[in-house]
Amino acid sequence: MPDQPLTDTQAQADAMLLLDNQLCFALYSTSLAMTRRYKPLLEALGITYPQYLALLVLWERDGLSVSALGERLFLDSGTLTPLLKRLETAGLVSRLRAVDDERRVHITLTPAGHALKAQAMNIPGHILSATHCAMSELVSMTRQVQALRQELLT
Amino acid sequence: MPDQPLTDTQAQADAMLLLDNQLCFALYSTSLAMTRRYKPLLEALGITYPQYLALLVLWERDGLSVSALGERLFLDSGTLTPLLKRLETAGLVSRLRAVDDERRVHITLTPAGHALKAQAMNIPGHILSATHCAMSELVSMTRQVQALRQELLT
DNA sequence: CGCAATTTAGTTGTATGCAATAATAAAAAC
DNA sequence: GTTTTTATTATTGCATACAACTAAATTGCG
Repeated sequence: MPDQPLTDTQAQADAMLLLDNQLCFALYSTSLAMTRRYKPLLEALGITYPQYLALLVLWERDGLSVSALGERLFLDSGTLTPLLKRLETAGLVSRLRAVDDERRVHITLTPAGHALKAQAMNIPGHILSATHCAMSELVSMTRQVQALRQELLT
Repeated sequence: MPDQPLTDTQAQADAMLLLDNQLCFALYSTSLAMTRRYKPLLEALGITYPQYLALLVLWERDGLSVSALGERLFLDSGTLTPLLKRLETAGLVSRLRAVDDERRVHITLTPAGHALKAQAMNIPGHILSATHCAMSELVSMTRQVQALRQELLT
């Protein structure tokens, strides 16, 4: 019992519990580090990082419902409703019930919300340079992480 | 003005703003998806994902101060103090002022906290199988994301 | 020694995430 | 056509993250 297979399995399981061997923590801590990098850039625009993500979606396609926005961001109404109300208070979006289906609320960019895109255009460049990575490496990492997300959501 | 260099730069900047081209969102959404995968496994142990991370550190090295724990997890006292109080309430750790330096609070595992490690041993295996990835790919992705974190924190 | 600067935790306030639930509208079933 | 089911958003409660600040202890320096 002391030496061979059980001990090996034990050692393997132990190694998998080491913080720096865990992909989940690499993702978690790097995502937070990324948000911290964005913070000063986004504060200049008066928005937070999750609010920025919502605007990215709306800059691609305006007038989405809350649930459609949630599908793109993988977030639910419990997160999005208060976030969108804050964007509305900031004057960047308007929230309007659909006339044909009153369950739906459509989120539409205000002129100020549209205009903010111009200010945001230089943000990706700032972040890109902070990574000190080649574009090709960033693209490849993005694809890999997206593929992992796909597996985790199924 | 309409056609060549300015338009190309514009198109590039626009492409960089697309949600699905952004590494930051890949990391953000995948980290959240990972946490959702852990949730049912950790609920069985009565802990949350950030609490699990703190325990991972303590299972490696017990008796760390709050700030030492924070350096490992890249979190500050504003996050850790209430989290550790909840772990204390759950009976998994004890928080004790150091006698030689009363500014420090050392976090020590209780017997129940030590015992929980045995229950946690099979968690990485569950997550591993959910990824449908080869171990080698996960190791390589972990290293890449850690390297990115390093750049973002400097 | 005396005291300013630093270190360390804790506290407060804001904004997420997310489960659970409610409320309302639309669709489906009968 | 009424009733049941489903879909959509909103609300509530709990646990992070994190900036800004406080409080207390320690260190360093003259």
